Formats: sequence, C-alpha cells, structure tokens
Amino acid sequence: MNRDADNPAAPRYWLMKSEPEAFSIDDLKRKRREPWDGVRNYQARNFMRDGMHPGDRVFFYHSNCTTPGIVGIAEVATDAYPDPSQFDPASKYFDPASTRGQPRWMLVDVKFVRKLKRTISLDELKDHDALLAMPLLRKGNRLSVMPVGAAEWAYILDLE
DNA sequence: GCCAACGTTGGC
DNA sequence: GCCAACGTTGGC
Repeated sequence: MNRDADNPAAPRYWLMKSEPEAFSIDDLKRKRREPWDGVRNYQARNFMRDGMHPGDRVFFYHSNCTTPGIVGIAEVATDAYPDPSQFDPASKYFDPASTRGQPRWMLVDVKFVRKLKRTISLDELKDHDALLAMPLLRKGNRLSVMPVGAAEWAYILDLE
C-alpha cells in the first residue's frame, strides 16, 4: 500500500466483491448508492477504514456465480463510518461484541458509475501475466475488499 | 501463545 | 454440492 505515497490525494482503486444473488451491479444501478454493509473481515475493514476516500474508483465484482468477474465500476461516496447492521439484533450481521462506543465494523457508501460493456471474467483476468500479482488472482484468496494498482486498473479497462 | 476445531468464502 | 484455503475461536 505504498503506491501514491507521495500524493495521498491521488485517486485510489479498489475491487469489491458481491454475490449477485445478494446484491448485483444492477441492484446498485437501481439504487444508485448503497452502504457496503456486512463486511466482517478485519483486513477488508481496514482497507475501507484506512484506505478509502470519496472519489476512489471501485471495480464491482460478482462472486459465487456462474461467471465470476468484473461487471461494473462504482465510486466511493463517503469516508468510513460504523456499519449500522452490527448493532441490529435482527440483522444477520449483528455482532453482540460490538458497541456504539467502540464499533468493530466500518463501511463506506458506494455509488454506481457504470456497467462494463461486458463482463471481464475471472478466467480472462487469469490469462494476463500483467495481472497475476493481483490479490484477486491469488489462490485461496477470499478478501472481499482489496486494493487495485493504478496500472492494473488501466490495464483491465483496456480489456473492455 | 499454540493449535485443533470450526465456520466461511468462493471457484469449480 | 464439493472442498481447498483461510480466518476465527477457545481450550489448554
């Protein structure tokens, strides 16, 4: 995470996974903006809490589906704030160990930018040596929020 | 602080 | 639905 270290205001790039049956790019398009709730992994939380800022660009990735891959572009709309679902006993994301004084889980709002003209599938991404260093392509990786390098971002957009 | 058991993610 | 990979939990 030292890219753009000399320019903290430079836009950053991310990838966020969602299962389309739970929340798809079309859902985001319809709602235009959505709190990215339910992240319960510390590393993913840290990226949102410490790394994300309004204006950062996000690849929207569909996971756990027929054709996993990048399907659209979104934008970070807020700085991180406590995920309300952690306080809601009726939510499946409820965390009894979290308190409002010391919330454990943070989120950002994400807004729709556009769908890609086509899905750039995981299979296709794997075919490009320039992308092999991406955490997304590392075997066994389960992170749902991860940084994307500026060069990788541009490279992937060129595939579209 | 180790590590076995368990739960989850997510590709296939 | 299977299962590899990985994170978390909790007994000790």
